Amino acid sequence: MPELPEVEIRRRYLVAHALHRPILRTEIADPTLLNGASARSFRKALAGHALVDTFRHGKWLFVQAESLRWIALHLGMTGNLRVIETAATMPRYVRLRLRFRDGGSLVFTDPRKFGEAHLVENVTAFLQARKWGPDPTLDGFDRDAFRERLRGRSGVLKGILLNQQVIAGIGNLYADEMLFQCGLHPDTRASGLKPRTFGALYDAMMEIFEASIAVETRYKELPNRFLLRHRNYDGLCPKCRRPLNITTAGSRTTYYCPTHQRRRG
DNA sequence: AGGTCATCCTGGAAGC
DNA sequence: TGCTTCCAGGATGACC
Repeated sequence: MPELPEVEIRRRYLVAHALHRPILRTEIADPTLLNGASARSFRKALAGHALVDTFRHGKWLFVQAESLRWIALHLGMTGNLRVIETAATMPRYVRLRLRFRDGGSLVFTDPRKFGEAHLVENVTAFLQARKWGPDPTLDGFDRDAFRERLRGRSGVLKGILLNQQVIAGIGNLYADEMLFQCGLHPDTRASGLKPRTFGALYDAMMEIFEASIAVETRYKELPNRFLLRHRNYDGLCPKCRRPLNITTAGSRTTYYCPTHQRRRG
């Protein structure tokens, strides 16, 4: 599902296909996408303006119009963005459509409607209001910063990694990957972990983000050693070829190898 | 404060 | 075949 790498790939897609095309009008097929915001203000901020800039923080994607207003997009579980050139290729489940003057359109599709769109003046204030934690791929975030964010927390690792207020961008699948690469059981408590272990988690996080972005999140193209390639119902551990365990941790479906991810502490 | 659960939603898979 | 049930997942908020 869309986590940091997936959102980053879509951001790059927008840069390549959606910028500098003046918007003719905005069609909001499903107003609930706006979470109570006025459709009128939305249209007004976009009409006649092209999109000119993008920004991503965790799973939030921001697109700036010439009016200087930003659209904040969250893909939820099933949200996606596509630029289409002719109506003949219009996908299903379109919730929002920006019609360009040149005949093309940027469409936001979302079968399950967990996605969100907001009109934002100040991106930083928007993120602060939601208390979102730092994006680990942005400047200045290193091992020490990572350790600092996790230090002093008493919960289980999986739950902490999924908490967007701690670190923004890690979702269920990538949290499982990080724990697998570090040989940590999902129920491991964060308190009492050695600094070295935090460092290993940071390295695993950066490695999987980088690898996943490199293959444009087509997990099948990842090296075999990544759990993401094997994270399915009858998946086998890429290290020992024994069946993976499926359990619940942090109230989410969790895959792990009972051999390499031992419970500690 | 942390953990669990319900909630939003609906396509698709599984079960009967 | 066709119906019903369940599940998935991101984020938030209620509750213990």
